[in-house]
Amino acid sequence: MSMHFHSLAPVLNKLRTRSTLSNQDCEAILALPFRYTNFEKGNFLAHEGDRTDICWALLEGFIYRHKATSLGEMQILSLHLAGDLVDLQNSLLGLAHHSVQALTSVTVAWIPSSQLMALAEAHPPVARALWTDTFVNASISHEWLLNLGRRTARQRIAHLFCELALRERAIGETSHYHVPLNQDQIAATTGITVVHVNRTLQGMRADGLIRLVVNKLSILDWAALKRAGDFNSAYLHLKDSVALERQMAA
Amino acid sequence: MSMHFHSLAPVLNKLRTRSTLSNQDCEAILALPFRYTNFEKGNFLAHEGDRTDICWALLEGFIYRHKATSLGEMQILSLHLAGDLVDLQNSLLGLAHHSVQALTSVTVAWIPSSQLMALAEAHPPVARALWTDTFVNASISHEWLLNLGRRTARQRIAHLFCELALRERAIGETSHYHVPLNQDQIAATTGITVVHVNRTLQGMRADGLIRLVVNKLSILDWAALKRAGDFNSAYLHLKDSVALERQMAA
DNA sequence: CGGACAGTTGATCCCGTTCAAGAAACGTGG
DNA sequence: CCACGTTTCTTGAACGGGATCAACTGTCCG
Repeated sequence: MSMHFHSLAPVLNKLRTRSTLSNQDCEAILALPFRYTNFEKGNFLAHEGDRTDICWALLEGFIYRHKATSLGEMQILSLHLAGDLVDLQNSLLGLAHHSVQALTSVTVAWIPSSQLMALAEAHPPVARALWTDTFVNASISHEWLLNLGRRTARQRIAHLFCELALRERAIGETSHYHVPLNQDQIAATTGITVVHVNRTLQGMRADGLIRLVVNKLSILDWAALKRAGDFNSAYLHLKDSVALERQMAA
Repeated sequence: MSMHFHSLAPVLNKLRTRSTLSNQDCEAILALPFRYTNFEKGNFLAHEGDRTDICWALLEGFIYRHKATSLGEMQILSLHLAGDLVDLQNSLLGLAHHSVQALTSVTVAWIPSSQLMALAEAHPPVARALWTDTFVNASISHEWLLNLGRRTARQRIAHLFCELALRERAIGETSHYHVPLNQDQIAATTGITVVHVNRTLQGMRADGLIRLVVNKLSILDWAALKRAGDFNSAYLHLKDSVALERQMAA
């Protein structure tokens, strides 16, 4: 089972943290036909309204999905890290209900969704793993609904940082976390205004919760940040979340 | 292919509006083992935190899913009508990330998720139909994120009413729509306060957009309500949405 | 050195909240 | 069929979180 650099290994690893896959299953996943593609920061991988039938495996960098009101006000729907399968939804429905854009420069593997479906059909455990992945994403969307509907600006931002940091650590990033969002994008994620994001961040810095300089986030007090964000990691369905959180505190 | 009253027919019908299924596939779905259960209005089908591995096919009535902040503030995550498969997510993840509750008195069919998975494995088109259904739900969640993040109170409520009415019509309900939510629940859906829901509704009534008396909604001007809610039905992925909307206007 | 972009600040406004109480509607039992 | 408790809806007054508009600062980069 070869996992040389630049393969679908990150995706496989992610699936394996939540589902059991046999060696055969793993090989079948790694044998998927795909094409590497790079996108610069800001490039679109799909536009709302596009017809599409491909999906992206994110190998490096960050991607976000978003949609907008008719007046053009953008809401960010999800953030994606290396290992994420992005846009299974659009590709299966055949129509992009939202846009997909590179948040940083990214390396992705381009996979026709028909290939994925065929794989899932031939390997039930793979199908199950993909289902699980889909539902974890749904779970995240639900938590975001709660965030937007019921939490204050500070809670929303603290919650977002907790989620990002924990997801990064789950794929092996360390101590200094990467917040690939500028303040406009934090605003578009949390449903508030740039100006207010700015002021809220200053408040959080003043209270010794975080340090945040040019996309680098230091969490000064994990327990306090969790409390500030009303954060409970269960919805992320991470393996070893207890161990991961213990690392956060260190 | 028997579709006597009280069978899984509503579920099958819904799947067929979005996916192509052979007679064999349909029969296999209708042959799923299940148990009828009734719940009174307000009863819980699942509590956040429960371990679970069953899913519900909603045959009659309305169901909602919700979760709450640590302080107990509730956010409604989704609404479900007859024909919906509810809680595939919880059952597959094995853990309820949110609560499932009867909004009206309901009749549901209780299905072990293992049976559903086995069915999907044996019938790829069924698997595909279930995927599609899951992604349509995701699409709705995303639209709700946009609603909560970027729209005003009036837009949120108008949007909700448009969605409900159209989904009801898609399963055959007519002229007078059923809003199975009281004002507290509208508030919990739209992320605003009961008081403000009340005032916003009065404004909408005063402007001749709607009539709403004890859960009965009359849409006095569909085009205007759509505009007020910044509503575009594409995200619901309804077949014949054009025809359906034409009916709304009548 | 100049232009673009991200972050910051100030002043003012308003949409929606909060708290509190009253009015209707509803269901239930006697 | 009325009495009464409960739930749902409605109203009022005061407050505040966050929005809005506009300008300014810093920084990166060619």
